[in-house]
Amino acid sequence: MVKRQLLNERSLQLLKSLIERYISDGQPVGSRVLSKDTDLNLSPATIRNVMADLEDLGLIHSPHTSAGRVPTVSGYRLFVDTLLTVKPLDSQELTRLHATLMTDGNHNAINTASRLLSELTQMAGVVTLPKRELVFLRHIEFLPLSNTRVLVIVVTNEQEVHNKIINTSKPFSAAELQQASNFINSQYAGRSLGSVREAVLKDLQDDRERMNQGMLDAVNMAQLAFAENSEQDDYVLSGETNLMGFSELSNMEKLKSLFEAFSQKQSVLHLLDQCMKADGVQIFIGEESGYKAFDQCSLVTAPYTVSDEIVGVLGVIGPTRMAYEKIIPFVDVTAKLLSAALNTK
Amino acid sequence: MVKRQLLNERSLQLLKSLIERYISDGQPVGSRVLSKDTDLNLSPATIRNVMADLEDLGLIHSPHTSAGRVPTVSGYRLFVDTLLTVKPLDSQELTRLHATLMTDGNHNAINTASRLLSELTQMAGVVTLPKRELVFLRHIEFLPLSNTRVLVIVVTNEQEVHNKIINTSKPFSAAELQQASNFINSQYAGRSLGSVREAVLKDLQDDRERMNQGMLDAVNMAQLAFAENSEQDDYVLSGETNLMGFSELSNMEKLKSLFEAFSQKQSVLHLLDQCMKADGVQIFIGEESGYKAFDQCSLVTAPYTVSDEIVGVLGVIGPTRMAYEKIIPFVDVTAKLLSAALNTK
DNA sequence: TATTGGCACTCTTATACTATAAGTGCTAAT
DNA sequence: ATTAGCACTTATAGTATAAGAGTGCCAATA
Repeated sequence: MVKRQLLNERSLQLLKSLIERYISDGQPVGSRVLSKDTDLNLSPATIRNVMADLEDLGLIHSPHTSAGRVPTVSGYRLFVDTLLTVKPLDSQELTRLHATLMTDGNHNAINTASRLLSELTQMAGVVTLPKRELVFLRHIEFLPLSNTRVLVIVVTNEQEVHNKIINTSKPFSAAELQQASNFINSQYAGRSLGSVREAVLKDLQDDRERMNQGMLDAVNMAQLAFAENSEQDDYVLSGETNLMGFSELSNMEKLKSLFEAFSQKQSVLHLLDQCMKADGVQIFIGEESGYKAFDQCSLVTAPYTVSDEIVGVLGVIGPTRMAYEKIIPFVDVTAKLLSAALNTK
Repeated sequence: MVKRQLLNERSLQLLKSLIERYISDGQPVGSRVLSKDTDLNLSPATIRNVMADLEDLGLIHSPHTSAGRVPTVSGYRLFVDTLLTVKPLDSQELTRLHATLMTDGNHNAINTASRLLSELTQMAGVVTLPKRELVFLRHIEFLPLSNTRVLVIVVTNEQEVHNKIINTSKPFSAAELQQASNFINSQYAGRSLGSVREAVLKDLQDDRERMNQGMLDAVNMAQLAFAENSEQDDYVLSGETNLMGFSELSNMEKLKSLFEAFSQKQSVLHLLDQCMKADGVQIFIGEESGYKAFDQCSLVTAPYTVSDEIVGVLGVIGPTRMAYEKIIPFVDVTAKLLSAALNTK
């Protein structure tokens, strides 16, 4: 005979209590505690029955016979998706966040956001640099260095400045370079770096005959300047050391591979990249990320925008056993504040 | 009756063997092993007597009664200063070092050096950025951003590019800014950033009446551009995660404070700063550094130069129990190669 | 039929005891 | 001055034991 309903209202409520309890205590939760914790007035024995069901469903799991239960990844997932009661942000924290992000000088906003994320959560904070494709060319300048070496300076709409040294095929005078800058600025300013790159390539192919030598030189240089790989994706990470305090990360092997992932950056970037597609808070719990190094970690992210376009994500990295009900709204708000800070500049 | 000579040739030789053995094995060294290890043909009992003397002198130390002996900081110090037989660098490694540093693009040399230091030693590598005071102004450019906001770009002799946004007291046209750049370049190029800062301040006080408005504007902007704190000292650290493999750093508390020191940077910078004064290899062993976080670590450094001036230091951070006889020449050579790489640019 | 008390069972954790091995310090002999 | 010998100390590993926590299941209950 099949049980009628493994997952009813009551079992969900118990799952919720169990996870909340586990998050706050860090100890496997037994039927006794749960019986006292909830106001369902159920005996431990009844609760044991329910817990057995929840275990069958793969939502919780027992480390060994005589221990209580611990949430599995699926358990956390269900909890986060449907059971969670988010706690609004402490208004004091909000004030501090707002004040710090707004008063903070210019492109430091990214660094500040990262620092705030880690300080206020006591976990690791991460913010990606704005996506290159979604950043607009504001101004370009060519400066002579030596014979055929030219320093290219690109100013974007976020008032970040990038520079790169290119080698030209022939020497240029300062005046010629000035002319070239003027031409590129008049021609391409206001478009995204990605589209400038495409436009330059297209113009080189199609409009060769219509351009004079000066324009041709300018476009050639622009092609070098905007070549792929000139700027790698990157992120700003803060408070990694906070992670060393958590017992679930006290295994040196695990910790080492986690920190290696942080310094190699690519897996973290890939993960964060996935979060740019969603337009709200996105969460990876434990193994969900697909990266072994993040087995024991959860990642809570939210995208931030410039001119209503998503240009990056920020988030918090901590142990799977984190206070989601506080972290989720916090990350959400921080993303909005960072967007605001970047837009008023 | 006083013993004639606690520290004679023989005891030094034994100390040397003991430390070498401890460095290679990581286990406390007992009298038996030492007796077999050396060709002195001494019985364990004799060696025990000598070891007791060495312990009295504070050069070695016994973790507990039934363990062998382990070098103390003073022991390591004596070893490094007078007993060490340095091993010349493997010629294959030298080739790789040389090739990688030389072919590597431009200001990446610093990053590459750091990476090489960590990869070839399997410990952490660190390289300070060239000291600002010893970096020469090559070219300055002012670009208009908005009304009173001006982007300043400074190119130095190492072809590093720094940029900063300043707020001017009144709006300037692009042409005026161009003029200002020209003036500053003609006036101050070729001098160190530090001396430019001083000169600008002095000129503002002394030569006010002799300057026209354009010059005054230019110098005013330069003053903002070169204001203190515009560029912090900094360093590039690589391979920190290598340190997580060492048993002497497996205490999470210790490890955490070490990594916190790495990200706060100031204590590391202070330490590295001290090494700039010496003009050869400099070593801090364990507590010698004066920073608790570095208790269990040694730091081997050497300064590097540009145009025969010391502008920075590089080094290796690892456990006190490291193969000094290999690390010391390696750091030395790397510093020389980095200097060479920076000078040929 | 859902809930519950009771109870045997499992597994972890802590403690104590034991034996073993490593290495010392000291003394007396060489 | 060196060494053999020996008593002594301490870490480490293994084993036994007891206590405690929590479970699963069965039979009683409402």
